[in-house]
Amino acid sequence: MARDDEFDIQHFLPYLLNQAADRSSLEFQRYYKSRYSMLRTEWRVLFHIGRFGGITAKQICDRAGLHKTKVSRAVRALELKRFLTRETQAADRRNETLELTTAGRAAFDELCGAAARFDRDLMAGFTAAEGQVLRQCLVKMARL
Amino acid sequence: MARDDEFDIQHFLPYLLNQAADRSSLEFQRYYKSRYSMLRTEWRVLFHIGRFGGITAKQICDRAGLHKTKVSRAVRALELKRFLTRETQAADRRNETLELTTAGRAAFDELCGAAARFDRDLMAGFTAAEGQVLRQCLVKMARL
DNA sequence: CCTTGTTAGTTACAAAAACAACTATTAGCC
DNA sequence: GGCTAATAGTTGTTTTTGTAACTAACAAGG
Repeated sequence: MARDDEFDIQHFLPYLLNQAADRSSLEFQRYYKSRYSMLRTEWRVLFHIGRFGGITAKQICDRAGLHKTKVSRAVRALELKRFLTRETQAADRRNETLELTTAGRAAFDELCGAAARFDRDLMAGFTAAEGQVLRQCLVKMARL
Repeated sequence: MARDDEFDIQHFLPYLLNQAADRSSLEFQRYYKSRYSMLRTEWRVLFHIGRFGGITAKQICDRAGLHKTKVSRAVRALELKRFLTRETQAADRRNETLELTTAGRAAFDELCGAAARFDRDLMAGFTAAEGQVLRQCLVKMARL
């Protein structure tokens, strides 16, 4: 095998991404956990419904890259918190449309505001140009 | 609360980082899992010992930002695979120095080579300049 | 020495995730 | 229509993680 003198395993992209993801998520996670006793998957599901409107669990799975069992349980948890309602579609009774309740929408809005603030704090460590490149690259990598 | 028209929750940095981390780790994870039946934490511990030499579990915790129970279990698993040995330090019998065996070193070397290839593939989607900024930003965020 | 506090590492139990098997409904095709 | 396959979603079981309590070893002050 060819030597690869430049590569340092400490700078392995997946490793860096995981470290950065863990670190950057920590505070926000504490926030929604303490404020709404939400799990990470619940926050993700909430945010997808809030962002994309009356969507089905399957669509959330596809968009967010989550397994259907995780989504199923998160939906139930959010339903118990009265943050969303489900309605079986008449045309295809296998699908159920998920909608946020007023309380769910309020939580979503509030958390989006908090997220925006966290985001600003994180980006504060970079120049505008760096930030733009960073986000572009991540969007490209994150695309399913 | 001030409106924040520009912010789209889909571009929330922690979200993008998590998605990118999951996606970029997937293939490599499958690789070491199928080849060495290693868990993610085991690979991380292996790589820290391989990279930094005779180190203690505590030092791995600090460097990698892992909890001591996770490291403890990973060390035991790697020991059972005969990938490392422990030796209690004479000077302070609470510490044990971890060293890779020949088999452990071989696995480490092989996995580093594979990681370098995965890294190259991931970076192929970006220009050299983008790649440099991306890695710099991540190193900064990943720093404990 | 002998308490009190601290550190490295392990173990036990509870929470969450991964994986596989299941139900209910629809679609396609003969 | 009636068979087979596919899809949306749920439930159950096993792994893995997170949290807290534990043991063993050391350090420092009296």
